Amino acid sequence: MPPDDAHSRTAILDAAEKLFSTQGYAATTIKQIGTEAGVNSALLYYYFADKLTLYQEIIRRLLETLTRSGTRVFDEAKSAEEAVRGLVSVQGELMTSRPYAPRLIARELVDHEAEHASEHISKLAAGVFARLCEVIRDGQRSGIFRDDLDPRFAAISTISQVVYFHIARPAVGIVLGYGPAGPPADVTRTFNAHAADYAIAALTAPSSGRKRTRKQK
Amino acid sequence: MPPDDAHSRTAILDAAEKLFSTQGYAATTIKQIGTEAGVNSALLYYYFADKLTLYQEIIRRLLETLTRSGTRVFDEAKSAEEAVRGLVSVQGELMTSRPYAPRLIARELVDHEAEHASEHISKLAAGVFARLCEVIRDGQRSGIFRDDLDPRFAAISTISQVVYFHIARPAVGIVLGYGPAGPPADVTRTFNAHAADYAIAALTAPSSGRKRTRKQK
DNA sequence: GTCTATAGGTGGATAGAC
DNA sequence: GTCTATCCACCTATAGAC
Repeated sequence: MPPDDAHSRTAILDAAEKLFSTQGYAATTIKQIGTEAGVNSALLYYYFADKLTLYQEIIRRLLETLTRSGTRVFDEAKSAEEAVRGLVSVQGELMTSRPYAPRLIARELVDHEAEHASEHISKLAAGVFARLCEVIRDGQRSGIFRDDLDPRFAAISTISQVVYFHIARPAVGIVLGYGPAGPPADVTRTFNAHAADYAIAALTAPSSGRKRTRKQK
Repeated sequence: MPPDDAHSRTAILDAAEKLFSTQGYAATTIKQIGTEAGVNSALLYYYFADKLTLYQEIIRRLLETLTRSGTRVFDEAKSAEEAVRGLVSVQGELMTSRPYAPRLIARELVDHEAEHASEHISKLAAGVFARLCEVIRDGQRSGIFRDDLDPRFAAISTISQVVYFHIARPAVGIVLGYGPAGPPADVTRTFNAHAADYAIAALTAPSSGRKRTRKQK
């Protein structure tokens, strides 16, 4: 993949990423992509085998970024709390900086069994997920996290907040009073911070008793 | 809407609900719906004006159920904790009992600006959301809930768990080791219970200090 | 109410000139 | 590398028989 050799190629990729994420795969036409990219739609078939291949290339590109920054957080974190906060924060940054990413991911999550089932997204995400589970388990063993929550479920709950906020962005915008365009950037950032607080509040062991051994299942 | 006058009508509605939620609106064809419903595809145009109208009718039907059971929870709840637990639990039951509902909702959330933007979903959901915010605020005032969380954000975080679990069902299935078909029913039920615990753990005021007045923003 | 047949339109993909 | 022109399959929607 040369840096900028084929300018049209990236133009097509960017245009397609935008259209696929806002309209969905089936609803997006080859001609729309061509127009949005400023090239003839037939050119698409010079760079990509077909519509589906183009789509999968976009998913692949996105996933690489996602997992890279995800694993980095865990490598650098010094404590369980730091890891949890770091992951939530990175999630938030990524969703905010790449506005089309959340929807594309959302569609993949929903569409999994359907046509272009890219198992990659789940498989790779599983890596980050497994590490989050470990971190939570460690926190429970060392006593800083409450141990009456299933670590895997707690991981899902923790991750869900930021992802949901961005997937449901239009709806969230409406319930918060900003309209269907979604909340402004500063509110989004504030929520990202909140999500980390909420997660830590849920995970942290109650400071009173300190001794609870009931383990789920 | 007579009880069971037009048998074919409901057959079409059910078939369409299934197909739209699994494949999406654009990817689903009129002929598929006809076949799935066991009637000729042209019959669809006898009962519904066009494809979009049929789709919107399905959304409407689903939303009615959703908001009805949502508001009932708040009417019956005797305490803040009971209301939060009740809502999470009702969310879970509904998602479990109507297996196609979560995806349909997910698609609507993501698609909002796109073609069939049904503002209904957000508007009606806003009613339930507003009441959840009130409940959390009440809990904060009475001291049983920690008051350093923004009630609106806390409401979003609380709701997000169950919705995300069901939207991302295939991915969740994979990371939990059950494959892309999703986790079995008992695991789903266990998660629903967990989600309530997680939310209460996050919301409940730390039993130690009991006196914190820092308010977000 | 339910079907057959088909009109009318659009979308993905290819051939081939430049 | 990029474009024009076009083929073919398929999809929505309608007309009209039963």
